Amino acid sequence: MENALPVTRRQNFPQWYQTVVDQADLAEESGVRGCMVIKPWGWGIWERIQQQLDRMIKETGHENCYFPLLIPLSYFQKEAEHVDGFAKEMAVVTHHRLKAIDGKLQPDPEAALEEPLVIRPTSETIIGSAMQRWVKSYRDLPVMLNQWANVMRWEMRTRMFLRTAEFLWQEGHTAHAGRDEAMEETMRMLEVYRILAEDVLAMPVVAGEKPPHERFPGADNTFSIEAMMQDGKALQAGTSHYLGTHFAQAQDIRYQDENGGLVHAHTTSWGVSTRLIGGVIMTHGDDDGLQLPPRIAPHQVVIVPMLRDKPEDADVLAYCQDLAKALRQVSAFGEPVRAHVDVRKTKAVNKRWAWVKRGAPIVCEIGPRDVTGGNVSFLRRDALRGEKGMNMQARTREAFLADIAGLLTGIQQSLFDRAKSFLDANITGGIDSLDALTTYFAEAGEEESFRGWVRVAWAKPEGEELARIEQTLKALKLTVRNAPLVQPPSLGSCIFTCRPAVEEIIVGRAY
RNA sequence: CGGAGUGUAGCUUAGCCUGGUAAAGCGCCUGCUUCGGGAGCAGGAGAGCGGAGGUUCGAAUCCUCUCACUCCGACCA
Repeated sequence: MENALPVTRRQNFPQWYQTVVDQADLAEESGVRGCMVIKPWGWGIWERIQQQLDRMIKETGHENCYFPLLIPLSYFQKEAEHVDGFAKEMAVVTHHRLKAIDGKLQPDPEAALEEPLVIRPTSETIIGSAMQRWVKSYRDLPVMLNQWANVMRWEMRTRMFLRTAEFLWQEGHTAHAGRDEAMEETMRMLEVYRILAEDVLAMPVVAGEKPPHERFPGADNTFSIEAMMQDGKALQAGTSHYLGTHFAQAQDIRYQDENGGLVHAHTTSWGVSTRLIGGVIMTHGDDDGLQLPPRIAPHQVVIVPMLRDKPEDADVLAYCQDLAKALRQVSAFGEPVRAHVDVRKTKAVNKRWAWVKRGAPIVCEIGPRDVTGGNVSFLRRDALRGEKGMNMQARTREAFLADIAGLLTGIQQSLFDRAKSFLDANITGGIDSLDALTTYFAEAGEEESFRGWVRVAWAKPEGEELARIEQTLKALKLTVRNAPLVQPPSLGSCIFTCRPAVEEIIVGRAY
């Protein structure tokens, strides 16, 4: 049987990705460069992610708040590194009025803003300015904030979900009395992201520290979770930064400690974005479209009634509605099962394929025969095809209701296990020299160049030496992803400098 | 931001070189047949060719400018 998508992953991965976004009804182009319309199905996924992460953020002691979209340009002036990092991609608001001049609507030259406003690329500066006002005493600390917002970075090259000019995210910002406490917070949120990725998105990741040249502008340490896409490239799926006292110094966030001395606070920031959806697509998608882990599927069970313009249609519909209702009484992952009856008046087969492409974990097809027999016929999205065609299963209604929670947790687990084996199988060790590394990646050629990642030991060089290594890697289109938190018990020597290694790092191609 | 390419009905495309007033398949609507796994036949609706300007009696076709998208590169938490 033919695949549901016109392009396979093997044929052309980037095009396959675009097709999934389109065919799964996730999002579409908006006509504004780098900005996308997120359609209800795509938004539903984001809502599920948001909801579960929001709970975790609150459970770790943070409060939600909201800061403005527009930030005075002068705020960026204060932190040099930060400005350098973002200057090239900031959108700037310069006028506050339009005027028709020669019949053409344009910014009114007489309505130029005295100080231009920047559309936030991230909110460290404006939240820092508030912290400066709020933090006076050690008793005011820690400040633990989070906001759900959109941000804008004028990217040169955009890709749906993976790199859009405007994207949605959550950004956490905290201020602490000391380094240890701030670092602890940084690591705590990195772990929250790991759990979100692995348990909720079923997307295995490697958590670790970014090398110096990949740090967030203005950070002392940047940590990331890195996920492996099915083409072997790495996707930075979340970051957590220890900002030291850089921002506190730039913005004068100081407090009086127990001894009456004035000291700078230590700040952190951390975020994940709609990019996660891109990660889910490239982790779980197949040649029949998207596959959603049940925990983020807007509908976990979709019921497709087989309607034929016959009198028994009414019975079929009633049976389906009743099944949906019964499913909602069952709980899976600690919540009611999300069941949906697709009552649209199109042919059942077409509806089925639509839901397969959208990635609904379980699709039931109910016809008159199921109704009379009291049965449920269904497909598991993670095991669509069997020996002979579609792998349609059947259970009695009671058995289906009894099994549904197990089916959903089983699908969630099988998606994770599959992705985890893929990740483990494609991280290569045993590369102990630069030559070996070069050979490994150069051999691959262009098209079928599936190489995944490698783990190599290095001496964590800095400055000039690091820059040279970066260039060497760049020639192979490689980057250092991170130094995993989980390190091997012993290391050989650095493959770049031959000095004794201090840690092992992940190297690979990346999005 | 540099290189290459694309933009014609909801989708995929033909037409463009050699200007003459838009075509096909899929989808959609209607009817009949079919009906448990991407049905068949017949009829029908639907675009003025990304946008703006120009050349011309006449432009989807030629010229200029612009916008968007795709791929590669550069850049990028």
